[in-house]
Amino acid sequence: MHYEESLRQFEARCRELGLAVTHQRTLIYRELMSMGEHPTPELVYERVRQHIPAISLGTVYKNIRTFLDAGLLREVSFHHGTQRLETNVEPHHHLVCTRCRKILDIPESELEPVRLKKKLKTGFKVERFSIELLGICGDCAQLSQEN
Amino acid sequence: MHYEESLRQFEARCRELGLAVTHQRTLIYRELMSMGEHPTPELVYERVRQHIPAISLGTVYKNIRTFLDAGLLREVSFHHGTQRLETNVEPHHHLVCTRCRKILDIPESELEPVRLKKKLKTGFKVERFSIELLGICGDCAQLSQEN
DNA sequence: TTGACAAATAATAATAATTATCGTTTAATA
DNA sequence: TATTAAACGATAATTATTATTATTTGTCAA
Repeated sequence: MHYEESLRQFEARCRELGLAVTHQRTLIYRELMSMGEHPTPELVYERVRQHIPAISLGTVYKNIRTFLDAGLLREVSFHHGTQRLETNVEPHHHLVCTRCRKILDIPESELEPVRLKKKLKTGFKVERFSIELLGICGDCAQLSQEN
Repeated sequence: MHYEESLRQFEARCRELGLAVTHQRTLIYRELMSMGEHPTPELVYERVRQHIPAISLGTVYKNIRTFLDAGLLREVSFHHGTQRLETNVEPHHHLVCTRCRKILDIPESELEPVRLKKKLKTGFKVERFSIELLGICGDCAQLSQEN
């Protein structure tokens, strides 16, 4: 997709969402999309600063949040912000409630084994799999029905 | 396993590791093991404080780190501490290097589909799967061979 | 048992990541 | 082009975590 085209799409999406198309916002989005390496907000800030030296880190954080809320962007993991500890030493995976952040264990044996269709060509040595089943837990589902 | 027995095992493990068996350390471990809900350090602190009101939050953090380093404990996720952003909207999963924290995308199509063997009995509504292949990336593997 | 010494602790300061506040500027639209 | 709500920059505040340091406590050997 051409740059011009994706820019127009971005502007259209902003209008749908009632977001002003500012110079800063546009550049944050453009840099984000050009990075691809699962960057941190700090890294995005550094990249955008090359084009707008006076931009504030807060603006980068705020726009990232806006994009996340709008679904233009995702976080790699739900478990960022605070450490969660694991005491279960049995092989298992996790059910993760995206609403209340509850984490429930599910024994490995309840899932069909994960398998690669072919060898990776990246030289990456896989040591273990970690599977998360993301969704809404029973408690949260009930709560939202009641209201 | 009885409490007395697991306590003795804990003490033995500490001696193997050269760790002093202190009142605080023992209680932090005991509470951790009794919680099971993937607690945060703060929550562990609150629980331990019921038994040792004067304990310091720093002591809880430091012991958790010690347990993690010793392999007595695990973190639920590698992605804690700082936000990582995702711009790839195609269905995919992740290769996560546990050494350098690099995250690489792997198309969903390269993995056999994840499937539950039977329905969950927890009332949990699964919306999507997130699979992480944890291991060592090519760059890191090469670096450790060179030295 | 006791005494010496390393390790652990409590108190507290420092740091890192992120969010909130607020006065000023800018984009949307009438 | 004037009005107004939204966004911005500067900065303070907050949250999670780590570092520092003086004091206390296990460990181990005599």
